[in-house]
Amino acid sequence: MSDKRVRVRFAPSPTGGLHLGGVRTALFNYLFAKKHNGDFILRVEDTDQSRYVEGAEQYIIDCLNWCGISPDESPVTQGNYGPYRQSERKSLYRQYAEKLVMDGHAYYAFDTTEELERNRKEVPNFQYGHAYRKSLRNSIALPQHEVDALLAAHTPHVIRLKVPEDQSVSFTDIIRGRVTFETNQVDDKVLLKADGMPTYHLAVVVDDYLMQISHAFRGEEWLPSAPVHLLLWDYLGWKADMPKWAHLPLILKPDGNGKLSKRDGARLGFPVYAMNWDGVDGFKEMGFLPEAFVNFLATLGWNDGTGQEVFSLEELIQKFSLERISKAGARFDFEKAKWYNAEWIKKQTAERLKEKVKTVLADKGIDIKSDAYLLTIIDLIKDRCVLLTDFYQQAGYFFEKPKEYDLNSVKPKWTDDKTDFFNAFKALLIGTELTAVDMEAKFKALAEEKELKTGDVMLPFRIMLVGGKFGPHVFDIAALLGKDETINRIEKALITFAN
RNA sequence: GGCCCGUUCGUCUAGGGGUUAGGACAGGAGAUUUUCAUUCUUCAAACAGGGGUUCGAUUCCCCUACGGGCUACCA
Repeated sequence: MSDKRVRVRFAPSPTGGLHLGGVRTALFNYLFAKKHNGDFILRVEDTDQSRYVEGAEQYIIDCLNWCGISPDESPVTQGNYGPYRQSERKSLYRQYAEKLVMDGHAYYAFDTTEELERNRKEVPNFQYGHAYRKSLRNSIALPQHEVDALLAAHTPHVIRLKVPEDQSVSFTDIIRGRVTFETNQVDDKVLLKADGMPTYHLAVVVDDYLMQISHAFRGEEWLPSAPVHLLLWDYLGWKADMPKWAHLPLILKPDGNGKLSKRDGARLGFPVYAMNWDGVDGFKEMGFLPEAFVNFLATLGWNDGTGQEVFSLEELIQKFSLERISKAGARFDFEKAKWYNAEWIKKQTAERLKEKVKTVLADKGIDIKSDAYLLTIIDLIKDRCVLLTDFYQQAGYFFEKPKEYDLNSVKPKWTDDKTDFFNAFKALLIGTELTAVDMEAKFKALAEEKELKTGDVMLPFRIMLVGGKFGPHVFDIAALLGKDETINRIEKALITFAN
C-alpha cells in the first residue's frame, strides 16, 4: 500500500435500491476503511435520470445507519470533496471529456439510437470500435467542417472513448491477481451522454481521482469494463494516482443459476433488501437484528481462517482482510442467515433486546406496562427465537390469554377426573403467590393424590396457559403470570376442555 | 457468438505437493427437557474430467466440461 491515506467510496445507484450485494460492497468498503483508519465516502450515482427514484438516497443512508455504518462524507454530511451527487458534478465531467477529445483520446459521435440499433442488427458482431468507427457518424470519420456544422447546429451527440488498436491492458486486482484484456475487444464506450450526463465510466474515474480514493471495491460484474477505466486513468494523466482495485465475488441465487435479483425474494419468500423498499419487506422488517445481518453478509465470501463465524462489527473491522475474500461467487442461503440471527438473539442481553421486542409486541396490539416483567420474559424465551417476530408467539401469552387452544392434544383424552384435578388445583392456588418450584411440588402431589399421571395433566395445564405445545417450563410461566391470572385461565379453559 | 472471471460435502467454506481432506448451516439418529425450542453426543456427505510436472497431486501447469459475468447514450 502506498503512503496515501486510505479513502474508499461506496457508490450505489439509487435506481434499484439497496439489495444484498450492494450492502455487502458497502460493508467491505467500510470495514477496510475503518481497519486502516481511513475515510468511508458515500457518493451517489444519480446520473440516469430516467430511472431515478425519489427518496432512494435517504433510503440508502437509512440502511447503512441501521447496519451501524455511517459514512464520513456523503451528500448529507458533506466533506471537502463535494458535491457527492454526480448530478451536481455535471460540469466537471464535461470538462474532462472535452479534454480527452482535445488530446485525441475521445471523439464526438452523432449516431442516433436507431442507426446504432440497425447496425447491431445487420452487422454480425457489431461493435462501436476501431473496426467500424471510421464508417459511422463521428468526428473521426466526418470531415472537420461537417463536424463543426453539426456542433454549431447543436446536433445531439455523445463523446466516446477512442480505444486504441492492438494493445493489451492489464492490471492487478487485489482478489484475482493479474488480469489482462486486449483493446481490440473493448468498444468505444460512451463517456458523456447526449443530455450532458456522464456515464459510469467517466464518472468513476473523475470522482475517484478528485476525491483521492485509494482503494476501489466493486462487484465482479464490473471486471469487463476495467480496461475502459484503466485507459481513462492513463489518458487523463493520472495513472500514478489510480486506486488499487478489488472486484468482489457475486452473490448468487439460492436455487438455480444467476446472480441474486430482487425478484428472487418474492419468489422464494426471503428478503433481498436491508430494509423495506418499494413495498417489499427487508431483513429489518422480517425480524433480523442488524448485528446478525452484518455478520451474515460479511461471511458471505469472506472468512478469517480460524473457523470463527460470529463476529461483531468491531471484530470484523479488526479481522477483515482483502486477501481472505474468496474468488468464487457465493450462493445466498437464507437458512444460514436465520441461524446467525438466532445466535445474535441468544448473545444479546434482554436490555438490548427490549425496545425491539416492544415494537414487535406493539405491532400485535400488546402494550408493555412493566419493563422489569418484560425483561424477565425475554431472558426466559430468547433462546427459542430465531427472528425477532418470533417473540410474539413466544411471549404473547404472558400478556394476553390464549386466543385458541390446541384442542386436539387435550380433548380426546379429557376425563372428568381431570376436571376435578384442575378445580382442586385452582383451590390450592388461592391465598399466597407461589414460586415455580413450590407450585410444581404441589401440582405433583395433588396428581398423585388423585391417582393421575403427572404427564397427563401437565400438558393440559400448559395448553390452558399458553394455548399450544410450546414455551418454557409451565410452572415458570404460571409463577410469572401470578395466581389470579393462572386461576383465571384454568377456569376459562376448563369450559372449553370439558365440553 | 466474443471477451473476462470462477469450480472442495446439498449450501457457506478451511486447507494446501505426502492430511483419517477440517468446521458451520441444512438433513438423519440419540441423550436431556413429562411441551416446544435450546444444549450435548453422533451419523451421512466433497477436491468437475482428462492430460502433464513430480517419487508423490485435491493442491502447480495446460486442455476440456460446467457455472457465472459483461458485451446499452444502465449502473
